[in-house]
Amino acid sequence: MKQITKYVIKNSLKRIFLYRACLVRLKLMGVERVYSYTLANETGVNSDQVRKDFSEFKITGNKRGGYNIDELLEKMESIFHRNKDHNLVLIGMGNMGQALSKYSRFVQRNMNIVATFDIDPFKQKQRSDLPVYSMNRLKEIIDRFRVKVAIIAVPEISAQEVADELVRHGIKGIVNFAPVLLKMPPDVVVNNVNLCDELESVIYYVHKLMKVDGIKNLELLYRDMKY
Amino acid sequence: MKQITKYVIKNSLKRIFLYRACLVRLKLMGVERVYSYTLANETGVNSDQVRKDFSEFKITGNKRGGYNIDELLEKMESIFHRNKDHNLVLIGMGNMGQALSKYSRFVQRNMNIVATFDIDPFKQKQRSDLPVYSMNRLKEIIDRFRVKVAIIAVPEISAQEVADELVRHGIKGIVNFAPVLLKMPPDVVVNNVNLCDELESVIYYVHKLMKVDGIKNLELLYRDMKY
DNA sequence: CATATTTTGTGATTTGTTTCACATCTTTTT
DNA sequence: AAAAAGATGTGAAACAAATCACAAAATATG
Repeated sequence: MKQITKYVIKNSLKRIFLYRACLVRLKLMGVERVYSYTLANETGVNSDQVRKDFSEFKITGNKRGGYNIDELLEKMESIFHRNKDHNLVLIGMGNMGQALSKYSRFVQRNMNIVATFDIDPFKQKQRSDLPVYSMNRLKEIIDRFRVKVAIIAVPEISAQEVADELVRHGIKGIVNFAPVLLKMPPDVVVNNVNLCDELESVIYYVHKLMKVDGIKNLELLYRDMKY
Repeated sequence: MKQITKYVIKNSLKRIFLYRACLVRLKLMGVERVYSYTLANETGVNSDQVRKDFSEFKITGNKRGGYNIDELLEKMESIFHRNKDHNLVLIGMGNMGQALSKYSRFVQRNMNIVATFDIDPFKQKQRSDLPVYSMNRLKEIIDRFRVKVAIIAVPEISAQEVADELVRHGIKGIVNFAPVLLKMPPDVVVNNVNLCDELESVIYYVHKLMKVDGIKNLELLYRDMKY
């Protein structure tokens, strides 16, 4: 049974990403131990929330002693399964696909695009650090590298078809850059990334901010923006 | 006064984007009138929520008659200021920057990147449909095209510096692809797009789904994912 | 070693969001 | 023209998330 797979990253999870980014930076600066209020200051959330979030993800510290950065980071890595390697496939080698295929941060975070795919044979010949295969080799690669997660960067017209094929071959998670809501079985996770929407929402809030008069309304707006 | 500018798109706003995408599709299919449950089915939210969201954004329909697609779309366009053109600048012509500069959907939605910038003179000479300027022409372009919103696609090391300069020249909204939390004055809107986080969160939920046994836990998980 | 201080972790409270339920208006049917 | 049916719009209720507040633990101090 297929259904619309619209999935939103929980805010608490987003904040965990935030905390981690700060921890990495602090560690580089030589800091060894942090307190909930350290992270609060660095990330703009309040310290109660930091602790509540940690509690949700079963992260504990030392009463009075705060948190040891290394332990925290290790805990977070295990939460996100970063201790393991993750093989990915990328479908669609247009603009966005090519940029993603060269995006070095994925590798730094143990996420490896093992192969890319495109229907256009010309793109398959193009110079690229990664192999560009035609779609008929999809199953072979997914099986060989035990791929569970795919990135879709194809035109919207073919996104659903591609997604269906991926799922048939065992893919369980999709980051979808095509502006379509995919209809998927309920055991497949889909995260839609829509760049236009990201931009438009900024434009929306900028207009709202410019129209605001008086400090009280400004505070209301910040609340609205979940500042 | 600068502060961490961490900003989250409200879920109701995200759903409005969703509704709009559906409406556009339905219109192409020749549909003229929709009901709250039509949109509900198409987007996977429930019909009460559709109506509540519309109410939040002051969108009204006809009792019994549902909503006229053209009117709805027009209303939404005015909410997002799509009736006007929006000039953007893009800073950083690395992988991601180059992909974004060619991203045709921005133009389709009345968002025009009028110029791109990079510190590397080589990239400035590279073949591109858009001019690639060095940073010292930033002010001139921002003024000439009345640019209010910028896209940052520079390495994380220089993101804060670039953002500061943008704000000095009057930029009020930023879509930031660099994995850094920018410290900005409170009247500047920042939307951080972090591709690694998007991928990792999918990996996180995929692992969670695979570990789930029994239908009850599955439902709990869906709730957790705000399915 | 007792007391003071600091910070965590978590129930209790408040605030925000989603769902429910129904009055209201509009159209269709008889 | 009255009754029935269908959809909206919105208070009320239920649920979820964020903040408050404080007991408990760990460390520091005298």
